[in-house]
Parts: sequence; structure tokens; C-alpha cells
Amino acid sequence: MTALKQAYHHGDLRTALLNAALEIIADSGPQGLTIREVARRAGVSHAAPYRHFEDKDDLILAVVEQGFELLYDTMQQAKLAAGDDPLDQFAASGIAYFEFAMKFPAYYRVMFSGDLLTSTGHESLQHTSNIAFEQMTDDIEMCQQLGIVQKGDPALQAVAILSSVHGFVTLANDNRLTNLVGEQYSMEDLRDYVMTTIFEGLGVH
Amino acid sequence: MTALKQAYHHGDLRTALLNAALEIIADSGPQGLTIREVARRAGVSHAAPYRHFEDKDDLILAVVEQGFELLYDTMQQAKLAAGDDPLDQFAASGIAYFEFAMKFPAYYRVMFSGDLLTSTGHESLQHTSNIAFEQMTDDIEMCQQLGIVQKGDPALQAVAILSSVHGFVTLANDNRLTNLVGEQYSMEDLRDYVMTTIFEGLGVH
DNA sequence: TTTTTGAAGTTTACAATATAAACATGCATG
DNA sequence: CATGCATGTTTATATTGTAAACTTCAAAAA
Repeated sequence: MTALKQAYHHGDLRTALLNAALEIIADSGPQGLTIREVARRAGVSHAAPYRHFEDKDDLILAVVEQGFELLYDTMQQAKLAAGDDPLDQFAASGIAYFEFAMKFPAYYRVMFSGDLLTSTGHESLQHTSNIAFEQMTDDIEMCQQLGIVQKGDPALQAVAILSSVHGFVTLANDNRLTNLVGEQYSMEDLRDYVMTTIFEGLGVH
Repeated sequence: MTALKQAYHHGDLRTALLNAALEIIADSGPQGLTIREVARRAGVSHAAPYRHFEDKDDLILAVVEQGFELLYDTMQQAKLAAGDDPLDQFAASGIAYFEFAMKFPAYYRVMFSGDLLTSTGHESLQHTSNIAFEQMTDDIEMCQQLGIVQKGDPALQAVAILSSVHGFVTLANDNRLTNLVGEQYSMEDLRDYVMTTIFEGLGVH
């Protein structure tokens, strides 16, 4: 009997699998993710993951949901840290969105890779991903009442903001901006320009 | 000997494969694309595609490049059809971008699925995809000189526009907008709002 | 204490895939 | 007419997703 013996039961395999999955996505994209590699990295047999997830899609879905929760928390946190001014809060949550995407590209990528939108699990995902958006719409409505944002349907304005932010973040994440704009601007420069522009367009002041 | 005999040589297998690939992507996303299914739809053996493409990534890359060329042509076409006013032309090419994405969601999806950005073929892809962007930067510069767009680095402005447009189109394509905004607005309504907003933000008039 | 049972892992098995290698066909060119 | 090279096909191997049957072990039941 050797000194260190592997426990037959892992203890917290589910989280270990989710971590491994995220790691793989960071290393080689959602394509590179295989159940067997996840199992390998967690040090278990290739069939072990099936005790915790229905199938591959279900595993990915769990990562995605985790990502949306983290995004939501990050934005809420940023608003709390921004003080009392609603405009500051609004801007802070926007920046938090950018930074989440920059800091956790792997999360952001799976979250919007759109690969499992046809499969089941659709609904639960919709629910999780809508939370952040509804929050945004509420914030805009509040800003409108304070005269910070021009009048209009908050949902439309939210679509405009989300489009800008998501587009920027996606392009940046896929490395499609540095080639276009050169090295003269930092990512933060670009981010600020995009954000200023969309705020300008919505009459934020 | 039956009446209709299959020719041993296909004639134009390469294009047939590309068409089949696009069809599959439209049906079941980039994930659903397998070399074997492509071969099946083209009516050839599963190894035949390897006479025309290095490997799976190479096949996908060919579809992507085809997509970028089609996008570029579509935008140029729209500008020609828009008459002489540079502002009209600029708006027309923007709308053409939206419409390309709406009309060929399968193309747009692979083009920006970002799955093969790590693999080789990188450079040739960069080249193709940059053409449309450079065109955009040129157009903006022209509009600036005519006083249609406010002064500033055209590259920055192009990033802002591209972010908005790409973000909107991506979200729309992945069906992530209808859930957020309800049925009250058509896709064109949303598109126009997003475009108006970004133009407003850039001082277009 | 002993038994037993169910959740969490493992092994084995099978079908589909990517891709390489060896073979076949038939059009274009000598 | 023959023959070579591009274009197909067949055959083979390693990797994957996933199902099924088996094992282990901690905790509940006896």
C-alpha cells in the first residue's frame, strides 16, 4: 500500500470538470473542448463526466450559465463601487461589461459562441442571459427619469448599447481590431471611444 | 448497364463541396459541418474532399473567404446603386452590411465564428477580411472631407461603426434580440435605430 | 456492529469522425 | 495508341461521444 492513494471518489468532481472545461476553452477554443480531455485534466476516466452532465452540450451549458452569473455579479459589484451618481453607476456597469469580456475571454466566447442555441437547454439559457439585459433596461429607464439619457424606448436604447459593446468585445476578443487599427491605440482607448460614441448617440450627459 | 451512369469525375466538385458546406452550416451550424457529410451531400466518397482541401479547417476557410468576397461585392454594389451623394452611398453600404448578414446568416456565422483563428490560414483570412474594413475607412475619410462626418481618426470611427453593426447583426443572428425586445419591433426597426444612433454619435448629418 | 444500497467512478463496447495511404479511373497529351 | 497525373475510391487507424455493465465506498438501516 503506497503512501498517497488516489481516492476513488473525487470529492468535488463537478466543479473540477467545469474548471477544466473553461481551461480547455481558453487554450483551444470551444472547438477544442472534448469530454475526454476534460476528464483527462480532472484525472478521471472518460465516462466519469456523464455522472454530472447529461452530455457535452449540457456541460458547455453549465459553463455558459456560470459565465452569465459571473458577468451579472461583476456588473452589480461595479455599480456598488461607483458611488451614488446614477450616471457613474451606469458607466461603471458598462465598463464592467467590457472588462469581464477582456478578463475572461474564454467565458465570453462560449457564452456567445451560439453553438448550442439550437439544442435543448435553450430556455434556461435564455433566462440566465436575459437577467443582465433587463437590469440594463431598468438602469436606462432610471437615467431617463433623471434626465441623464434622452427620452425613448429603453429597450431600443439597450439594444443599441448592447450591440456596440458586444460587437466591440467580440471583435477585440477574436483579435480582429488590432489588425485594423494598428498599434497606435490601446484596447482601453478603443473601448473609451466606442463607449463615448454610443453615449453621444443616445444623448447621455 | 443502367441508363444513367454516374460519371467517375464530378466536373466541378470543389464548388459543389463549398455549396454543400454552406448548406450544412445553414442547417446545423458550423458544429454540424463534417467532411463526411459534405462528401455525402456532394455524392462522393468521404475522402474525395481531400483532393480539393487540405483538411477540414481549409474547407471552412474557403467558405469564409468566399463569404468575405460576397460581402465586399454586395457593399460595393449597394454604393453604386445609391447614386452620387456620398452620404447616401455611405448609408447604403452600411445597410448592405446588415442585409448581407440577415440574408446569408450561414455565411456571416462562419465568417465570424472565430473558431479557426488559432489555426493556420490566419494570414490569408486577415487579408480578405481587411479589405471591407479599409474600404469603410476610406469612405469615412471622404465623408469627413465633405463635412458629412465630424473630424477625427477615421479608423476609430470605423471601429465604432463596425462594433455597432457587427454586434447587432451577431445578436440578431443568434436570436438574442427578439427575446429581449419583444415582438413590437421588426428587425428593420431595430436596425434603423442602431444605425441612426451610431450615426448620431459620430455627428453624421 | 454488520448489512445493504445508491451515488460516483471505471471498463468495455460501438458508431461516427478526421485523416493518411494505397489503389482505380479516365481525360489530356505525347 | 499508350500513358501519366489529377481526381476519385477503398481500406485502415486513432480519437471522439455515449451507452451499458461492472466496482467502490460512505452512510443509512438492521
